[in-house]
Amino acid sequence: MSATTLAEVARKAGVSAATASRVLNGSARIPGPEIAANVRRAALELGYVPNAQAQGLAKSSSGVIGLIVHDIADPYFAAIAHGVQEAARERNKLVMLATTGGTPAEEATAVSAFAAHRADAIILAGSRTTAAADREANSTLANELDLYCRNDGQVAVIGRPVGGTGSPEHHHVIAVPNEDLACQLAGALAANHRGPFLIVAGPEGLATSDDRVRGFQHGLHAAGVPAAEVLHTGLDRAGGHATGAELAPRVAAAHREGAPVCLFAVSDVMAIGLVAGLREGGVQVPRDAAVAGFDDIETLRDFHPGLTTVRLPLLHIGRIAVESTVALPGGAAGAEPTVT
Amino acid sequence: MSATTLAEVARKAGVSAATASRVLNGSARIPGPEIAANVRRAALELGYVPNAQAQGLAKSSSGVIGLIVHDIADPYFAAIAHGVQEAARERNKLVMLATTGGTPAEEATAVSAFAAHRADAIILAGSRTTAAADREANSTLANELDLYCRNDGQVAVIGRPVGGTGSPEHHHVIAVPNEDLACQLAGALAANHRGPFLIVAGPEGLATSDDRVRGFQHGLHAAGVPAAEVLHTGLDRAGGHATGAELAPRVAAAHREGAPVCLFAVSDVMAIGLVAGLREGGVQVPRDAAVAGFDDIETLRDFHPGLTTVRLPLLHIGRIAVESTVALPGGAAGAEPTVT
DNA sequence: TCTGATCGGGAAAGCGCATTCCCGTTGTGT
DNA sequence: ACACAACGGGAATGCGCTTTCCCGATCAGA
Repeated sequence: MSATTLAEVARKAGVSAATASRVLNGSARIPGPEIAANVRRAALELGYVPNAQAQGLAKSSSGVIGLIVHDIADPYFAAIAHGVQEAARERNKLVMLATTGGTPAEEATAVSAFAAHRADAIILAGSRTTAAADREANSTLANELDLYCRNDGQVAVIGRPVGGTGSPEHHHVIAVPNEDLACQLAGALAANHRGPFLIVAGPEGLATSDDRVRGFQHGLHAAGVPAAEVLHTGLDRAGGHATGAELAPRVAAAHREGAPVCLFAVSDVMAIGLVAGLREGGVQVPRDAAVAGFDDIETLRDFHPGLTTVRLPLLHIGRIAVESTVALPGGAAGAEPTVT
Repeated sequence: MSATTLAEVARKAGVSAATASRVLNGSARIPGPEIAANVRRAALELGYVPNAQAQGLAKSSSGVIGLIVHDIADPYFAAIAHGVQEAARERNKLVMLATTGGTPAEEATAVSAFAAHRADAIILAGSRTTAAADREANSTLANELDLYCRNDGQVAVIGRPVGGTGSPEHHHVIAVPNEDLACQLAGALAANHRGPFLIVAGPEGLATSDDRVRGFQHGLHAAGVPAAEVLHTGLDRAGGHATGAELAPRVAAAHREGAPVCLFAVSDVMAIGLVAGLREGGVQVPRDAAVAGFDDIETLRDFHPGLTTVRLPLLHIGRIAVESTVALPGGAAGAEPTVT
């Protein structure tokens, strides 16, 4: 048995499809209360569920927001997704999710799929990459986004804009103060720490990682501390863990020599892995070395020893991404908000 | 400027819409290579993006899987979502996400919305509740699910089935061995611990929590240990934290008296909060008390001191939910798999 | 009482695509 | 050389809904 249609409801209620439609979706013209009640009752009895696809086709608006993340299991993205979801619900929108593992090629595919579904907006979370190997895929992504925008789609990018895209009125950038905050963090750490600094960064070319590294070095420089050595690895727990294991002997030695190292992992998730790796290598944190992270992930806040970290309002960032692209049910679209 | 349609592509390629359609979506009938190339080129030049809504309407299949969770920021659900997303992509499906905060009423709304979008399947993750206050909402949810199933929808419920639903051939239950595993956990703990046991559970009536409590008590009983006292609180970090703070003096006293308490939090996230709360109350874990969790959340694995916990293959569970409801692109649907 | 505005409802034309039929063309078998 | 099958393509219909346009009936105003 197939789903009941509006026409069937209309027939049962003894009215035309037009009237039934007007009753069942709060159009501008509200039919008489008597008839309305009839229609509603018929709909209920028949178990009518409007076909959103048909509605979307007719109204050319799907009520869907597309969200693209690297990995939904990463608490960083999960937090953003949470914010997006909240804001979406306030707007009676559904969220479509795509996880890409961070590759621009997959991101382009996701954009295309969302565009096909005529998503009202697409939110692109997750760091852009400037690595040479991704040049081509990045340009594909830019094209796909442009195409979507030309068809009146709204896109919000969290962090850095996608290179090579036009139509700025459709393309919102939610700036994340990675560089500034990393700079401040470096300053704060430099004030309390005398030993050498070491940065555990993500892959070279990952904008978020690069920004944080740059900001951190800046902060060190401003504090009169020599630049930190930078180690590149995966931007996840595994990357931090591997680096921790590798670094353990060196860190232990530095501690013995009275010049304990201060490690800055560019994300909390990495920092957690890093601490675990160090611990397995016999290094105790914070006794033997200081470790700082970035993001202030809620689930990781109870970690002990507590991580020095920087708070990023991820939930809020997710909300803002929605706010800047989709108007509230009965109001004007907000201006271009930024994270401060 | 609105999106280009198939008809426009067809016109530009000098063919009929039918032919263009056949070329652009790999139908059974493949037009001649010459024409096909023309159509493809025209589509590319025009930046044609098929309208998935229209396709869905015509084919009555949307290519969307609906996922309903309590809170996507909770790593438990994030892990499941990850698995769902993976399996969905293998099937060329998109995932629609709804977060409900765990209330059956919201869940019913979400089911309804997914049904409206003609989702090919709906996956309901997150504990069912048997609390009296939710009676009505639960039955609404059951009705909504039934209605969806009657319209040929597939639904997978992770954990306990929704009470009062019919059409079993459309309604898959992904069993999670909460009770068994909790029982085993209790046995293992009882072997190493002499002091009294205490269970920090979620709200009364939450199936997952109740199951784990029951299993745990069972395990204790089997080991000849007196039943544990059960404390009910929120099934999240905050609930665990509050309970930890509250319990701290008592736990400390027990430790002083030489009968340290063993605490079982029914989820890892709660356990983390619990440990933090205890610590703030001056209790050191595991020196003063033992704490065990449940789920083996990946992000929390590096927690120190390490949590005694039980592994739940969440990612796999997510995958299975998809597998049991949606067939692989070119294959038969799998049988009803279960988590073991 | 008559006219014109208004309201309540129906008929019909799409929205963009898949797909069933149908027809003209080309290739095979006898 | 003829009949017939197979194939490649187009016209038309329908998916379920929204929305304009239209028309009859009711109401207010003069």
